Amino acid sequence: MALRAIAWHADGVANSPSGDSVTERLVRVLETFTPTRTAQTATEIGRRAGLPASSAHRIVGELVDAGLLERGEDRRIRVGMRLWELATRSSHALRLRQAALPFMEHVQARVREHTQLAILDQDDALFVERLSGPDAGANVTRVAGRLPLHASSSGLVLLAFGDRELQERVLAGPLKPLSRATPTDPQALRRKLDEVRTLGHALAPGYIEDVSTGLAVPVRDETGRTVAALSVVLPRDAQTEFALVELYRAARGIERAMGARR
Amino acid sequence: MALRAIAWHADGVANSPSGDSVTERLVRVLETFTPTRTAQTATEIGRRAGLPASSAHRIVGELVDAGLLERGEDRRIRVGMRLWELATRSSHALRLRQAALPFMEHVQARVREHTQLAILDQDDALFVERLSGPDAGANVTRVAGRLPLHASSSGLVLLAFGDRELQERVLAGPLKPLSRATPTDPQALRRKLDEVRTLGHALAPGYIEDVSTGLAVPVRDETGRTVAALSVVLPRDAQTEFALVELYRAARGIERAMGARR
DNA sequence: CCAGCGTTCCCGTTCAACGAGAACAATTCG
DNA sequence: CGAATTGTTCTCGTTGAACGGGAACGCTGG
Repeated sequence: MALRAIAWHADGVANSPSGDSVTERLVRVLETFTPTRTAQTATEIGRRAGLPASSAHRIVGELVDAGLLERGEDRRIRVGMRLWELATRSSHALRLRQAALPFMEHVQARVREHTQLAILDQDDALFVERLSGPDAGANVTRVAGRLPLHASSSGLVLLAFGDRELQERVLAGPLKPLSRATPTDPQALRRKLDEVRTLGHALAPGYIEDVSTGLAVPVRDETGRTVAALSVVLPRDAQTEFALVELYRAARGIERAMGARR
Repeated sequence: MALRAIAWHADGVANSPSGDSVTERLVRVLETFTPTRTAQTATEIGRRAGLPASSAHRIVGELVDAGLLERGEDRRIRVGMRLWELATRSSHALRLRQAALPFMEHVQARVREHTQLAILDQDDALFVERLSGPDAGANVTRVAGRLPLHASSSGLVLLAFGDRELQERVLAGPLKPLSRATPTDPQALRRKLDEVRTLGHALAPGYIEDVSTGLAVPVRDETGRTVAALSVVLPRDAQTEFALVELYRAARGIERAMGARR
């Protein structure tokens, strides 16, 4: 009760001391859902999003009416397919994904390890597709998951071939380690990016998990700009040569498919 | 100007005569994007969503801040990846898609025609994945596209094995034809659904396009409820036997994979 | 029977949202 | 090269929808 007074003069919605716009609230509500928590009661959502019970019910009700959320027979709330539909129907990146799928399948069939496609989004590597065979190793990556640019092979590719500002921003910011091998020193990362540019691909041995190595190549558009990174996750001591050939072949295929579709 | 007065006493947002809630407006803005129109100016969005220019700019600005929309270097607005991310991260149906992908690839590799996965959403068949080989025929289906339940093989499966209320609702509603062969008579549709239930799969010859036939089988969960339809699109006069065997095999595989993941 | 939880309804208060309008910037066109 | 068109940004007075506390209701389970 006393806590609320802290924000009493902040910007916000009418009569609301919480200091956020309607849109912000909306996103906060959607963010209470996670891969492991896909159904919640309205009150539960309110608690997690920091909303009063009655407000939570009103907002959730509106979202259900709009089809962005769904109310199951058990009255619990789930994320609506409408949301996915709106996003998928009209996104540039997802047409890329569609074009890339056949080539990714080919890589997956030959290399038989996790094959994934990442794009740059908000200074992260965002994974838009992942194929995994039954005999592939462990993998922290998830579809719709993110990894920091400095700590993944896909990220290194997106960073090394991205624009100057992005690089400076990431080099300036904190470089959190995900494992013992993750580069955290700006100088070391700068050298690594040089290496990626000269080699034309990125190798991230043990950057995420000690036992595995990321291997990524750039996918470019007609103008030569890097729009995505195609990668595989290999066991730490595996030979990279064969996978690399397949990756390059697939990347060229995707580029051709994207160009042709125009 | 005079027009506006018509709605002067309708419910709506503060000072707004347009009679809609904030959430409705958000959805209307998102719906101005289509597969062929992926980038628009803020004013353009406003025009299409029926919003005044200054309001459109404010709302779009908020959505951009929230990451649901993105402003390109050309200042034009695109759908943000954040939207897709939120939807994909936490949707039940998309875990289904992930489980189904390997099996769909297998069907696609053997049958070499369009292979697709649909779920029931808001009385439509919503296609959550589609694989197409280079040599496959034409296909109206798109990922994130919809087809009526009575007019597609996937829809017939979802309808025939769906609950009673759904069937009555669809049988009562108007049955729009998509081609000459689409069933539009409730009695005929009722017989067709009986046929689907006894056969265990759906055959939709020429329901959508004269030249092709849809073939779909149900995918069920542990409790026996049908959660999706797996289908292929064959040339009108093709043999269905081989494809059918592959579809059933894949459906069983998906069911096993879903059960195992639990 | 009661305790705990989720949900729904009511209602007085209030300020963020609203959109007209004007000024400005960027493009297109004649 | 100016004029017309189109998109964007800002200001500002008005106002009603959103807000959330509170109370009542309906489950469920001990």
